[in-house]
Amino acid sequence: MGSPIRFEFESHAPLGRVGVIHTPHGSFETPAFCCVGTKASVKGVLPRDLARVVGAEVALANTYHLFLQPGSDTVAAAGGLGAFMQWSGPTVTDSGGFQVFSLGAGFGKKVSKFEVPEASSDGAAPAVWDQDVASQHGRLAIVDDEGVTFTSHIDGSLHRFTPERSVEIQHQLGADIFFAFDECTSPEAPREYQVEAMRRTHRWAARSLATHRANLEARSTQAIFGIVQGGRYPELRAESAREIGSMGFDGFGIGGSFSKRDLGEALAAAVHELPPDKPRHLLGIGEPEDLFEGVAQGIDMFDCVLPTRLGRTGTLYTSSGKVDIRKSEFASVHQPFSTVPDLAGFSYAYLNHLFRAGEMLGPLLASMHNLAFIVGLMRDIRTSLVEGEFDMFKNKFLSQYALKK
RNA sequence: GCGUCGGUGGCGGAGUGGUCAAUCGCACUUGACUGUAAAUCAAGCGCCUUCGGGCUUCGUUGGUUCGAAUCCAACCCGGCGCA
Repeated sequence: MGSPIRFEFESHAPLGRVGVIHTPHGSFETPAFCCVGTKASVKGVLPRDLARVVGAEVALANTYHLFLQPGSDTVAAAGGLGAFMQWSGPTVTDSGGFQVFSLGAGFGKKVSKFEVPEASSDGAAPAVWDQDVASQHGRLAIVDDEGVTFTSHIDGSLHRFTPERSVEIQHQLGADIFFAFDECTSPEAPREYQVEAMRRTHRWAARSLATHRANLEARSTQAIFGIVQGGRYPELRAESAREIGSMGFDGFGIGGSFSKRDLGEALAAAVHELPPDKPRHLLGIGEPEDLFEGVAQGIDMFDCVLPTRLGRTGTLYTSSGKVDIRKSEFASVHQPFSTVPDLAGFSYAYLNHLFRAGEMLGPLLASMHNLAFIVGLMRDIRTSLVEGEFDMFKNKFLSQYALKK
């Protein structure tokens, strides 16, 4: 059976691969950065600016969020995600598996996808992962083998996702690429729970795939990616990749939590077991350093909320690191804050003013700049791969980027 | 001039005998953010600190009281009303 997307390799260097992915809504070059538009909106950025100013080629939205609001029926009636949000390029939807984590075990806590380097030694309560304990903390999602029961964070209404339901909803959303329903675990969860969640994710992957295969129409226009889990343990990552990799998915997502220090190791273990001819998407990553690491390990696609979230809250990516544009030191800097052609006329002083004055243009310009920075970095990384100068470019970029870190 | 109301930390504004270095908001400072519960959140914001606490503050001065930002008196300043 053919896949509705086609992955064409341009080169397959030892340190990273270069290609093009063709979808029913156009093509995009890999390695690629997918701009996140969770609720069918890349926060603060018009689709035409996303394409023209940012240079983005792919947008990613979320099943859980669109299911709750406005509802997948509405999106389907509009002609699918792309038509609804006026994005004519390729689209991707995440399955809602991440929300199982963020609204479940991670609810009300500060746990992220990454393990905290060293546990806080100030006697703070350990992050809660256990379901019973967590249920006392107001979490909104409970996992069982069949699926996930959750209450809407919007109105408290009760809902249930199963792999079958998630796929059906994603068929309605109609993205070119969508993900199987998985369970994203907290980095705080012990190994035994990582194993349990990983095996459950495998069972859910098989059910997601079966549901998708049963829908002939969707099969012809949408590609389904299976998700590899396994936390920060290389041996679990390998086991998960072997399992998921053998099921016949069109591509793969690598999800879950990592240890910042061992990201590369966990990725290597997973990638080694995945079919080399299919695309790999590293879910929810990342920072510039992480993009280099991911590419070096053979990742083809990334997505991350940071460019827009950081931009919206006043932090800018620059070639010498991240800077907080709200700081008073920028109030008198009348130099371009961005090298992006369409933004180069705006100064640091102006952006500083916009943020301090609470003008909405500030977050919008900063979001656009950050997306352009990351998408541009991705493009530069791709070029360096093509020219065989990845390591040189990486070292050059990171040595300068670390200056303000 | 008489009457009246009022003067609190950068600003606004609570408090009207002890639990007040003084609620809260704004401003300011710092920090966080990785498949977006987020145009959000956290911490700090008189001075000093060996983090136990210590010291000086609520227009000014004096007084009452064990104890005053809170009560009294005088004075200074401001709003309003009447002359």
